[in-house]
Amino acid sequence: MPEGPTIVLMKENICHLIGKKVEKQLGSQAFDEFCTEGKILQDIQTFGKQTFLIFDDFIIKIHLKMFGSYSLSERTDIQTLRLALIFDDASLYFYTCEVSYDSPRFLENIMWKTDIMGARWSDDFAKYQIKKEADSMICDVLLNQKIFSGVGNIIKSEALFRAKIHPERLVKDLSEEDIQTIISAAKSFSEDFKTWKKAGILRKNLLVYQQKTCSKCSGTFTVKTTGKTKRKSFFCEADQI
DNA sequence: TGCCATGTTAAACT
DNA sequence: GAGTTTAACATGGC
Repeated sequence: MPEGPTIVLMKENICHLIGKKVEKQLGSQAFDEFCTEGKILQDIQTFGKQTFLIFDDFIIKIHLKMFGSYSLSERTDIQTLRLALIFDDASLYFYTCEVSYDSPRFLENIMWKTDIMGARWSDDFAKYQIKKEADSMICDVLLNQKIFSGVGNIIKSEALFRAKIHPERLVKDLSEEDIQTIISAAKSFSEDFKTWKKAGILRKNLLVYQQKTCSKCSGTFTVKTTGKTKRKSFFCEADQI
């Protein structure tokens, strides 16, 4: 159930497996083309909502999409195991996810500076890319993984509420300052998302997503399917202009 | 119980 | 061919 921060937390929870040798590879997506058996898991990297399990000769790409999950011990209640890597003294299971593989060269072509959770995130590059979407609604731009890799529907609504910007505002009608405010809000909320999710208190810190009333004006939030992405936006008509 | 959703892409349209 | 819309996937929480 993954937006970028959740994926980073997953990485932190499984990174102790780096350096270990895979003994057995299982699951419906465990193809022979990328047999990991006998190989060392060299590294784990994330980009937006994607996770890369890196081996010497290839990488395995995992995308949890809407319903994916993972665990470090086998969940027999789930019949949807896609990939399992069994180590000597540990195991890693991925369920209901998209699994593919690629050359390690794939990593060289990634725009790392668009990863909202990444160390190389660039406000300036985001600004540059947002401005190219002059006729788009800002709600769509926030969900554009080429611009805000890792931002999902929760971060979208929460960032816009904090920035006091209406989700249906067109990019061309936003000021330079508005754009910077949105970028900063998306970035800082994503960090908070991770902290709160880790502490198990994300839900109670949401100000607008799936909430009923506005804490600022006591008004009722609007829930509306917005933009070309047709995803729900939660927002306050009074406070978000 | 039924509905909805933290996502994305391929296929089917115009 | 480009651009847009729909279907599909599949689980868990409310």
